[in-house]
Amino acid sequence: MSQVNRFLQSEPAHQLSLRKLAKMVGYSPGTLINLFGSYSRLILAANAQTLDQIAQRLGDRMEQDESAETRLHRFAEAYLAFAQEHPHQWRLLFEHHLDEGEELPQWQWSRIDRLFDMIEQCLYELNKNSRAEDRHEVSRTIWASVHGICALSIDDKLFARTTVSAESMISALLTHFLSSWKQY
Amino acid sequence: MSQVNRFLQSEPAHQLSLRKLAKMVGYSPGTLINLFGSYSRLILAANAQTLDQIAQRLGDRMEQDESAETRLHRFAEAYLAFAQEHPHQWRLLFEHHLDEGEELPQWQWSRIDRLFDMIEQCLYELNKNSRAEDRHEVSRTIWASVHGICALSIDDKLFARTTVSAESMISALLTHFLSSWKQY
DNA sequence: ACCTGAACACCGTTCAAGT
DNA sequence: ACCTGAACACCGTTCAAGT
Repeated sequence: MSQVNRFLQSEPAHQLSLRKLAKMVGYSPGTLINLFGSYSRLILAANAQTLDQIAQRLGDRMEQDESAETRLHRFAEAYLAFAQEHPHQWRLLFEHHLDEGEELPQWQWSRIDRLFDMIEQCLYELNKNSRAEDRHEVSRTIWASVHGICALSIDDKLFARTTVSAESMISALLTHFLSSWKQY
Repeated sequence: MSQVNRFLQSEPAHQLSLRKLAKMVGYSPGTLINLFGSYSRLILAANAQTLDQIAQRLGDRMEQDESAETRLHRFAEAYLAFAQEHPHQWRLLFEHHLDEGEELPQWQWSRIDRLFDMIEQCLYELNKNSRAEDRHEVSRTIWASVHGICALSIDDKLFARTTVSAESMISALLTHFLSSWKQY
């Protein structure tokens, strides 16, 4: 449902509702539930689109023939830029928890895997002696860290006395972490 | 409202409602709004308690006469442990966004400042040549990174093929980052 | 001053009934 | 097969009325 993300360009996620969406699309609320199964799965479909948008932006930054380390920096910068440009849309991607029994669709998994593969490839170039399992874990560590900085930054929950820029925090994080990690 | 956090020990935040709370406390819904101003500010009061709980746990880990670096590790471990033990309560602390005009109460700010001061003190011991503004930014960078790992870990959104432990991710993050940062 | 309870304008979901 | 619309069981908030 692209209407979801269109809505989130101007309004926060907690203003979103099935009934507003139904009105926007010209359907009755019940029909949307028939089509998607539940409101939660409708949101999941919107989040799949968001993931595609992010993946495309990150993919764009990976083509240049730059060093592995600056490619990781570009990666994180692109991730932050998306979060800053579409905060409501980006937040929904992580605030939405699937109900108890539900599983992430497999095609969604493979899409995410492809993103981590790009990070792990950079890590390999940085340290060819590293073990694959290490790169697997380190890619998650780096991404979760960058994610945390993005999340708290756009929510303005860094509690800084002076305004600190998320860009420089991410840059410092990557520089220091990698400078130690790449030599074992 | 301590009843909020009691509720969150067993039930997720999206099951929480003003009306359920009112029933639990034996008040009418309207009365709770009269007392707190709005449902949002009632949540804010509960989050203040959560912050106190976290602050106390972190404070406990800071008394021992260990090295600055291991104190930072203990700090992060305690933060993670709280998130794992009280996931719903911990999530509410960050998923709750105050409405447009509202500001964080000043006493809440000062409490958070005290926590960051402890981190900045460790950073000072690690690198006495560092500038205070650097330590200010680095403390936020470290905390946001650790936070990101905790958040994605308890939401099971690390997308790891094998189960990776948040403990080891945080440990690796701190070790590598600090080993580079402490020598400028 | 403190609290209630009905009313208001919303929710997501279900389901008999229409085409 | 696809969709509606009323009904259901909820929301947070307001406010006249009670003590």
